[in-house]
Amino acid sequence: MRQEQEFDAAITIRCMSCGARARAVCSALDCQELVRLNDIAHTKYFKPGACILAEGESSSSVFNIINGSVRLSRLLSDGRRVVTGFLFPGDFLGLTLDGTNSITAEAIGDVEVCRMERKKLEGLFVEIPKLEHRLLEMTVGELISGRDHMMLLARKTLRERMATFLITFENQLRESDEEPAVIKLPMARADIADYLGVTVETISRCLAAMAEEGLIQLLSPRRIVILDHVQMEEIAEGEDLD
Amino acid sequence: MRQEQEFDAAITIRCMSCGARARAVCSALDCQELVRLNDIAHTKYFKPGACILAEGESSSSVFNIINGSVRLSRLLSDGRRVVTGFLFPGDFLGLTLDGTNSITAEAIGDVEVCRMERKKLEGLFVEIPKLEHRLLEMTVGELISGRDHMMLLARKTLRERMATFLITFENQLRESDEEPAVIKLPMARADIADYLGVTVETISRCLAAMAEEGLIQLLSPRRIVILDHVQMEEIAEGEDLD
DNA sequence: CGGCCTTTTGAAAGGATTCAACAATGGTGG
DNA sequence: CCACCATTGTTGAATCCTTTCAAAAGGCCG
Repeated sequence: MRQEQEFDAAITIRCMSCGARARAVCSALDCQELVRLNDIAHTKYFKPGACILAEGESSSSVFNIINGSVRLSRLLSDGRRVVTGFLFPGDFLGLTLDGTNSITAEAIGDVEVCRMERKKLEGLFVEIPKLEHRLLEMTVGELISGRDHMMLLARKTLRERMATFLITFENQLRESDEEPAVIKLPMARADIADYLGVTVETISRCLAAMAEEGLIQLLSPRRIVILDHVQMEEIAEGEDLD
Repeated sequence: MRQEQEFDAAITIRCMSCGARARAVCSALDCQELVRLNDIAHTKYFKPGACILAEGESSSSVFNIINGSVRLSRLLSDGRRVVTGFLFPGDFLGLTLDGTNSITAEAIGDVEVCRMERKKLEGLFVEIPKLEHRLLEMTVGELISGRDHMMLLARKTLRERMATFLITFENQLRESDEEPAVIKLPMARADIADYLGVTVETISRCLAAMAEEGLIQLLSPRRIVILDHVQMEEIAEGEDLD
């Protein structure tokens, strides 16, 4: 009895110190529920470039991202790729309609996840309805941001896409809390290109032009500083007065 | 008591004769649960072009589409529009994160819906967990088809987009069950253009070219027949050998 | 330090857009 | 019931922007 209490406490503490919890599916849970979720979860690590889920294959696992960035992508038969989004700590991964992954998820850099059996998680829904509530909420959120991205792909100009990307990920990819905020991109130009629906060369040229104009500063290919936030936001929203 | 039974039976029959039920959120429910759902639902009609939900406004209603087609769209400040999708009988509409509509939903042609108070529906989740299960399932489905559409917008060529559109909606928009299947488009060229991320002129030119090649037949601007399904599917998937 | 991969830059080509005009459609009222 | 009008759809020509292909520069790891 005494032993079990200590054990529970230990598990709880593990979640308590989890930096992703505030944003994650578990944010809605109290201590006791957290312990139940812990029973079915364990930590797992992925190396840079590792495949977490492969499009078309079946998987019985679902994941909470604890640390690192994940790239979601889909391929056309001839190799054309779209990056539909990126996942960061707190994001959930792995819901399917029929057990078959609808998308490929790969680690960018080192990734730490909290892995669970999908069946076991679904089993907990009966006991902890909050869990399914929260998951529906998160899925609706993904759906909405997906629509934002459709607007970007269907109607925004190159500059608008780039500005939207930089602003959207600025806080997420910030190196430290100090100003000026350096955006540390974990992903390659090719990932940004496939995310914004253009080519790498176009990305490169656009960033060069923005740097030329003094809108941004390119410390290195993957370290960018936004110099003029106001104008950058105007560009992102298509309100640029040029 | 006797009266109440008859009343319940009448309500159940209303659902029983609903053509949308098989695909809708209510597909998972048994007779008794259907009656409970009926308690909070009522039929409503929208005229062509009528706004069902407006982006940015708040709404306490959610809807099941019973008949007709609905256009989901989003605007940029300067009027650029993206149509993120179309809803057909059985589809659900109205989930939000904070009560504010993330998207505009408008009737294309006459639309019949089954309207509910969001709060009341959420209230039923406790009593009928299947309902929330099904709603999560439908939302995941929307998320996945949204990613398909991102691939289309980001990477597919004009012809591929058009072919994908025609094939995807062929069964949905078919005039009768007979062959050859005539696709009766409820939406205007502008809607298709904003859905495929191109201009109306481009849509018009692409359809004309496809008709020229014998891929399709244009009976009238809104009535199309696919003549070569095999090639059309190849084009849609980017496997065209040309 | 060398080699490989990523990123950048350049020049030419291609495809969708833009702007303009015309044709067709379908709903309305005389 | 038909003619008219406003809306919707089509066609043409020039322009613009991104892509494509090619090559050089830069960065990173062994």
